[in-house]
Amino acid sequence: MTPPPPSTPPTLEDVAQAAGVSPSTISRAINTPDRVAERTRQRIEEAIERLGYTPNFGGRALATRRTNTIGAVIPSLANSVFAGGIQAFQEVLAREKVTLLIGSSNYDPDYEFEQIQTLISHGADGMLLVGSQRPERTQQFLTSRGIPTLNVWCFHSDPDQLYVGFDNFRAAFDLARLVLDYGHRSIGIVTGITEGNDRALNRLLGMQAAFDAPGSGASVEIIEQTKYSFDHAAKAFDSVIAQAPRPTVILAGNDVLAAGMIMRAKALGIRVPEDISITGFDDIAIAQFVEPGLTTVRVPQQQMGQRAAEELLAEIRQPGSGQSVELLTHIIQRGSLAAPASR
Amino acid sequence: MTPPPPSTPPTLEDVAQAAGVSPSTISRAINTPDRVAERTRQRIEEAIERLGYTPNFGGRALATRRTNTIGAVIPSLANSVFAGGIQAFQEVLAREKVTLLIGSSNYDPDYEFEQIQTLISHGADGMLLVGSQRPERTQQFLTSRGIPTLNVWCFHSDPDQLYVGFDNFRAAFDLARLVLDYGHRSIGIVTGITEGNDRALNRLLGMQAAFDAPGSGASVEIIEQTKYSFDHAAKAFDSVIAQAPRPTVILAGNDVLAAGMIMRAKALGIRVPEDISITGFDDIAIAQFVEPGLTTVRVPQQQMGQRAAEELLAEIRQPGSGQSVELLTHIIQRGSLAAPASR
DNA sequence: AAATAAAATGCAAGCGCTTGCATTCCTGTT
DNA sequence: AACAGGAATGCAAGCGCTTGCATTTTATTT
Repeated sequence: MTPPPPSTPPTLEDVAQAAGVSPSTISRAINTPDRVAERTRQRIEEAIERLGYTPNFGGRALATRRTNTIGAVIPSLANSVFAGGIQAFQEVLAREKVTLLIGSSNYDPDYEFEQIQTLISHGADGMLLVGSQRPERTQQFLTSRGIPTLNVWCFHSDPDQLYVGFDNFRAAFDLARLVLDYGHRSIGIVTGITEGNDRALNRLLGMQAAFDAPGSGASVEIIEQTKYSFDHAAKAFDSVIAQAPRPTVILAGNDVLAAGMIMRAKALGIRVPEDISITGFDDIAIAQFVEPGLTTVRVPQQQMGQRAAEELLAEIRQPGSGQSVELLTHIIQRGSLAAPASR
Repeated sequence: MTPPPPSTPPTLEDVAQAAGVSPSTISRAINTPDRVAERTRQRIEEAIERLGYTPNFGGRALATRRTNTIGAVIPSLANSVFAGGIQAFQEVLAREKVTLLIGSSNYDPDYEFEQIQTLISHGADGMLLVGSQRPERTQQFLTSRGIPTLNVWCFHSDPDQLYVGFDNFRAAFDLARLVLDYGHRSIGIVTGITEGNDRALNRLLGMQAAFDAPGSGASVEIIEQTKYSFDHAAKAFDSVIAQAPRPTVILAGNDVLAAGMIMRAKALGIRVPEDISITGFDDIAIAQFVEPGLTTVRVPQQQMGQRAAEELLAEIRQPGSGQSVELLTHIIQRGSLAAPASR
């Protein structure tokens, strides 16, 4: 049996006692070491070490009114869509001794709001959010609180907001153009739920813009809207191929959907891309492992996370100094998109 | 230009003013609503709403000496190995109004210690950690602080520690036995870095135990140790196949390594499983998408995250009440493991 | 060695919240 | 109508930390 640990963690007071100085000196030794005599500092450090002292966050937050903490609310941790970006984000923050609080919203705006509130009450000095579209009251809350906020995964030129991301509309538009170039005219689209999800919506709009452009000659036969999961993707795939005429290509809202559809196609004995082409979006790891490799849009996740951290930090330390930055996506061709079978 | 927001967020005091009662009443209305008269409560709620008040975490933490916050330090967010589990973990916590603080250690024990300190100074009431093996001082710190801690991804019967996980050794042992059953005798192993990583180590030991068992007739030709990344996996693969005699099977420490090797094999024109078999571990999403599908060990991520949350919460609310739980893994056969070519 | 400036340290208030105890306000009872 | 008892509310202290200002110590100069 281990001995019962001291029930209460050491405080500044305790360290002060141990080092034979006043609490203020300890505080200074920690925060502004050069305002403390070398010898005393040594003694203090030794005491801190010995007692295993860690400053109490609550007390510090209360006194300084800042927390060195940033909150992030992302739609989901489960698939790796956001993982890479958030990892990069966190790495930069850690380097700056800033703590990251992560919440996940499960793609639900209400839940997102709740998470934002929690993180802010935890003292987040800034917020990282995914996407730009959110309910009025969320926006309200954020601005009324004056919390520096940065939006990733999208880009708009809006002087009142900070974005580090890319143009979903255009990326999707370009991809759709490529699909047209391959000769497809009979199109299926399987998108994520667009309500409350501007990325999904803009991707869809971008695709539609390309296909509806005069002279494209394309017709979008069916648009399925579904959750981002392999199972939902399979169901959506079934609906699409049941459609008459059957599309020769399916553009998916992201790679999870695309990969799920490829698996379903295989299970049904439908060949990709010979019988039907499929494209993705995001270029997550799975995209290169699935067979055939997914033709998709590569999103600069790492870079996005990194830049986001830098800009958000800048904005926090010096309001107005954070910059929006637009990143570029590009299409990765791997084989899941080919010319339609001539009939 | 947006108008400059009120520089300081509303406090209890402000709400009290607005509702015409004392701060204590507000506090009670929030924490113990039934100790406040119905009418007053209404008024208070209205005021809270109107002012957009959110309790200051620091103040609350200071006063109550608890934070309703749990910290988790996981090796990496980048690949999806831990993502699913942590997502499940977070979902349970959120339901209980507990906030999750996530840190990532990048598989580095020192860095892990740092993260743990940060999270604890942020007031974490409990800690979730991955694996069981950590430096003395880390363990020291944890116990000296009396922070309830739960370890996932592994299981040991140790009354002094809480585990929610599975037996890496045995799972790997069983997998190795299966490999033997398929007729392989010339073995290659590509493991993650085992130093400071008990999961990786125990998997390796489990495999070795199976192969070294008297009468197995197997010989482990080469053991490569490398980081968990696709690129490193490719390099390791090259080393293994350069080995003479060339193993007929490679057991990988996890799916990332296995998938990376399959891709490399493809690039080199080496067929899996005809020319060489490959097995994985973890059953992450990629395992089912890679071609051939990965024969691997399924880890009950969701369940692990969920149970971990429940037990850790229990332990926090009522020390001693948290239970260790051992979960079962099982082998998923998909095709990357087959009998060796007869020569 | 005394005077002065500068560096180091201590004092005390206050950050926003909770909570034990004291006080006030309602009921309902006799 | 007076009063007891409980419900509702207010008071005030204190959680651990920082920081402006006052005080003491040390170093520098004459």
